[in-house]
Amino acid sequence: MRPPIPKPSTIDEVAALAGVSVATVSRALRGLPNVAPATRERVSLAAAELRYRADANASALASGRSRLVALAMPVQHSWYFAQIVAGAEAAIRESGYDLLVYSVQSEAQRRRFLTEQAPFRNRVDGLIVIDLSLPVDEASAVEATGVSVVTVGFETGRFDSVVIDDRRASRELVTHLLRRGHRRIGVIAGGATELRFTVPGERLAGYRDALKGFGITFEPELVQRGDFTLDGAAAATHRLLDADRPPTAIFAMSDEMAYAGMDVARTRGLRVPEDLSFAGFDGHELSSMFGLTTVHQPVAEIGGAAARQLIRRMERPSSPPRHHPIDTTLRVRRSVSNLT
Amino acid sequence: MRPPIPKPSTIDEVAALAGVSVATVSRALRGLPNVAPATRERVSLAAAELRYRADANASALASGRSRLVALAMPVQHSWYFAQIVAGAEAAIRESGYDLLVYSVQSEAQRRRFLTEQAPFRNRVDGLIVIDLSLPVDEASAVEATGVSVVTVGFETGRFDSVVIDDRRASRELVTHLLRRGHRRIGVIAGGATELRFTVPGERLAGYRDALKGFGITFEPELVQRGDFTLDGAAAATHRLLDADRPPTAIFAMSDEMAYAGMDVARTRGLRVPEDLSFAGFDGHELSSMFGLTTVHQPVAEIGGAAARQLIRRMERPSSPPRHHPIDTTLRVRRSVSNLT
DNA sequence: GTGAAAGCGCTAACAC
DNA sequence: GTGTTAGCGCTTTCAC
Repeated sequence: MRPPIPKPSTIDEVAALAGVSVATVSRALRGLPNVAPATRERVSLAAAELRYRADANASALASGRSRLVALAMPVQHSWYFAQIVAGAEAAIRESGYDLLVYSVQSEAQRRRFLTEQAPFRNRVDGLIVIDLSLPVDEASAVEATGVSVVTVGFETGRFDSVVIDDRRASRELVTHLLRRGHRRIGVIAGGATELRFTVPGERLAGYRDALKGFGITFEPELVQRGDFTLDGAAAATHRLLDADRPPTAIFAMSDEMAYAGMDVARTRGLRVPEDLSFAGFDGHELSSMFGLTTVHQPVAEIGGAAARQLIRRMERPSSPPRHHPIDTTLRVRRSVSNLT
Repeated sequence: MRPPIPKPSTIDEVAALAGVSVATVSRALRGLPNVAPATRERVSLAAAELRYRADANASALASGRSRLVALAMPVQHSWYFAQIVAGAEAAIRESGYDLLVYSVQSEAQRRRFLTEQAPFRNRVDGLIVIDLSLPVDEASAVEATGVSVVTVGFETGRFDSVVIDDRRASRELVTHLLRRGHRRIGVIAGGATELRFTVPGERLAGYRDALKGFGITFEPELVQRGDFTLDGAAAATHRLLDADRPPTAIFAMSDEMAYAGMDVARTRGLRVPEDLSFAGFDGHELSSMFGLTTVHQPVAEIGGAAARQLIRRMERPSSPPRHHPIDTTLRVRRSVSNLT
């Protein structure tokens, strides 16, 4: 039925054609030293003629290195993760590695993924973990697999990391709202089942820092979970607005949640920002259209930085962990009114 | 510095501990027949005790199957691709495969990826190709690698495919605009460098079909390329509106491009839909917020269907190609005015 | 600078 | 139902 599939040529065939040993072929093709230029040339020619490419599995088995890297993140089809993946992929590819993606849905699944199961073990050379939180025992389990690790969005102390300062960025954003005269500021936060563990906590801490700076008491009922979903955020907004003393401004922990909140405001006949102000977090590409004031983070760059750090780490595994902070910027737009 | 990395245990150790041969361990653990229940149990216990997991590379080398699947798509951080990946990943994972992602930036890169380089060759068992177009010679090259292939968004005739009917959906959408009295309908299309090869063509064909149905002459200047980017779409919208006889409605080939167009309209002081109507294509999750009339396609499901088809294909490689059509639905919202 | 040969850890005949 | 063994295709000492 199908045309015959030509069996890919092997290193032996290349060796035979070039008139050298397989060892020399291996060296020559990988650019190792101790190969005479003329020999190298001859080998390259032979390889090209046979359309030879080293079998990834065989070379992984023999060398112990697979040239494969994995990316683990919460199952989240959000813009944020898509950007990170895109940024990481480009950098990974550039270094000749291939990229495996894993998404994790729940605490239990994360645990299995990182400990018992560890599907990446014996399969990849490196792992980028995004926003998953990593309890000490799980971190140890991962460390024991011997794969190089870079975390994004949180730090463990033992692995390299790429992070923004969520707390500070969030404090600055909320301070901006306070300066504009807002005193009751609602929050659309993460959620109980949230895997993005440290991020919501940090952003909430920043919110409280800002309140404290203005001598305002923290009111728990002003914080509602939105679970980083549109529906969750919409529901949270309703709860916020149905309260006895609704907020005049709402800080959503992601831009997409802010969009959902703004949409709810509109359906309830509230004008943004005249009747209700909104601020987000991420710097989503659509936020300028929504006129949304937000904290902009260079997401693709974060992914790229993580990938590059991972590659460095795989090359020299034992050096102290490096933490790579990434700057964010406050983007002021029209979604926040000035009450002063 | 780092704690010692315990060398992962091998099949020999499990065999020794269970008091059987490695062959039996291999069979027992993979659930093959011809293993006595008691033996199987003993092996499982031994494996658990040693925290044994078969080395992926070794088993791939020995069996010729890597349990790895790759996904190739245009470099596009758009919502559409993120959804497809998410949908595919879930289905892939469920079947015990791991997922590799490749993104391709240009025609030249696609060619290299699919032919000379073929980094997936000797590495994966299956490949999902999304919206890349596949000239005959490239298709042959891919076929020659022996990996199973499923295409999404276009058909080749020789591989399995999962597609929506872009042409029909587009025709229906444009017909909807025509029924509402619009006669000059602008199009924000793909672009010259576009890798999403067949899709824009099909959607344009649908547009022309619809015009023909109403006896309207096609005017090339009403079609402007937006390249599936926000900036490209914004520029296209300006061109459309700067024309001598600007359209009363604009059909964007993706929802995100429609958003950009609507934003331009707003900045130019045009109200949507009173002064200018918009329609999109995709069914982006934010489109309800924009009140955008669009063609909704179940994107995650498309990814899932592709993954499941690929798995079937890998299990029985030679059977005629299957084409899996996916239905779309017209979602009418407030972005289109009624001129009748 | 190059080659011979011993694995890497597993699967798949084949024999019993 | 289970064991023996020959590879899978490469990398990597170690000689020369």
